[in-house]
Amino acid sequence: MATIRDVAQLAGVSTATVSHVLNNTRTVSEMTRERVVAAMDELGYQPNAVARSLRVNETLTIGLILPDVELPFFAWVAKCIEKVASDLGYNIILCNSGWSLNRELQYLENLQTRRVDGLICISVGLTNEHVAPLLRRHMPVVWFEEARIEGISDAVLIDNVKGAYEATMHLIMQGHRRIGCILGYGQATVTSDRLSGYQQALREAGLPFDHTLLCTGDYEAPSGLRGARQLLNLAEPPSAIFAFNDMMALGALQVAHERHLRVPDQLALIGFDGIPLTEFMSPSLSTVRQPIPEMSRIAIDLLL
Amino acid sequence: MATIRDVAQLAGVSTATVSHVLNNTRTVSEMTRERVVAAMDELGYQPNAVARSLRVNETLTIGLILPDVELPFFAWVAKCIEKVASDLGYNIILCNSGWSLNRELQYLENLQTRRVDGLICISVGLTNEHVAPLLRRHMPVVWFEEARIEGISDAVLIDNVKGAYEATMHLIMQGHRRIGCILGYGQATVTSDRLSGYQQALREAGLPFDHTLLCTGDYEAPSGLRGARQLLNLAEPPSAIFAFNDMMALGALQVAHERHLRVPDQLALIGFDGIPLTEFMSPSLSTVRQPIPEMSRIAIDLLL
DNA sequence: TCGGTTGTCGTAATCGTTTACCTGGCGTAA
DNA sequence: TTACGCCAGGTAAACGATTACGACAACCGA
Repeated sequence: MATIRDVAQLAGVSTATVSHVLNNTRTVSEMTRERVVAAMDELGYQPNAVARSLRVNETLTIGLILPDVELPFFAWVAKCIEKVASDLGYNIILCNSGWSLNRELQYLENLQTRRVDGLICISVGLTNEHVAPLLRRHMPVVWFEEARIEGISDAVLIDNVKGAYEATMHLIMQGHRRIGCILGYGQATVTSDRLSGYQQALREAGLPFDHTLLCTGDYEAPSGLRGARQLLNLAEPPSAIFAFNDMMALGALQVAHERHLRVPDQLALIGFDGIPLTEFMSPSLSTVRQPIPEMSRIAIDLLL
Repeated sequence: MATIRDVAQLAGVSTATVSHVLNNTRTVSEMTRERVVAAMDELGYQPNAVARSLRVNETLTIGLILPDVELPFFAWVAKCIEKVASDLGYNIILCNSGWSLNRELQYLENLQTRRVDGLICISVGLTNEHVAPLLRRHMPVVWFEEARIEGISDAVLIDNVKGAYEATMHLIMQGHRRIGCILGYGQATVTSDRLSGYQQALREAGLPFDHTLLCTGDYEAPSGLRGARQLLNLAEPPSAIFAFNDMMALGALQVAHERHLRVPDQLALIGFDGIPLTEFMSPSLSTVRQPIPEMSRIAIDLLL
């Protein structure tokens, strides 16, 4: 494989000159530039990014840790982040933690030795304590969408309380008085924030908070299905269901079909996230849209 | 940031020794090993994978080019490939081409300069001609799931003809005589292969091939929705629909709900791919399952 | 003639590892 | 005593780029 030295030799110049035509980093006379370029494609020269990274201490690589790319929400995030990163010349290393803190920690190690230029985390278990060593080594970390801890590292978040408040209010405005709720993981702040928003809306509307209207899911579709069944089997079932993400809302939608309930007349449904999948569903699902493309841009901006 | 030299100095040994305890690559007396390890974590030493890669000419990185991670099928593929790669100590660079040949070519360049150890491609436009230079540089490429060209590079494929044949036959066995078909991109071999399988099944069952029963989609859900509407609006509508992937089948399922058709009694549906999403749908969608986890393992095995 | 400026380009150190080759020391058998 | 093998570990040359310095020529004005 041709190196910069080969090119220099063939063009009859020094490696410095080759490097400079490569990077446009000092003036090179038109004549020698042409000779260098000619030598480059005669040899089929491809610069070695590894050597470059070693020298300049920059890998143009960003690590992305997330729980599960297979879930449409995370896939959406991955796509958006990859897009803005690659437009800026950065590559993404995909790290699928499978909701496991252990794997998250492994990736953390791994990405450090790889000297990635930054790290975006949608994490289930990582804390500031875990990433403090990275920050000390000037490896920036930004939390995405879920942040257990703030302070020493950056985070790009939406206001989950407000979003959930608005979703609930939307249902209340349509006359619903008993609104079921399908939650997500208990320990996640997104879950507790959204629950707060839900409660706040009820309070403001003077509606009672009935904990039998809550059931716990895991942000995947089957749990929404189970949850909706459970809620609709209540002696006094809700007339509307607020699922804490779209996939669980889709699960609930299946239950509506099962029971031949027209949506939203006989059962109102609202989700959260605004994944593209919801747009074309029939009847199309109401949802609280997270501005993932914008959040991705901000996350990368924060890193760099 | 501590280097191997710092560790060596603190432990009072040479860098060679440190390197060897790091990699278990020659015998080191227990005493000095302990001193080295102690020095390492006193300094918080993290080996520099960039330097290592430069030296040993191996990056432990694999490029993955695919059209769109947001589509559940590709997300599934990405997850599976990442899993088997990371279990073997490799990282995945995610390259989302957005169905664009131009971006595919950019990534090809980029991954070459990054000296990835291999490349897995689900490509829309790349040909053997494009990857020949990589192969000459000993950078293996394997085509995944879709291969326009075979010969000089490896590919891991399923038998799309057979799969489509079986899907169609399945519907025929249930007594369907008019079977609609929602195709995918015309230029893709997966599309033409699946069409062949469909036709073959019809032929074998002595059923006429009616091209008004075909409509073209793009492997995304809305196109399945449009296609199903079109088919059901025919003077003589089909009693069953074979969608060339699951997402389009989901779109068709929405149409069934729209028109209050019970599935599969009043309208039979079958998809292709077997993405996990289909499993919990209600009524659950029939599909031809692609063994993506196994294919991922094979792809990586072929690379290494 | 001389000093200064501008335009081009080369020399060689450096980034942090790995590893081929070499060096002592020690035990052992002839 | 000598020769030999083994064990533990050190020396220093790569790997392929970037870049701080410096060199040289040409030109200009005083």
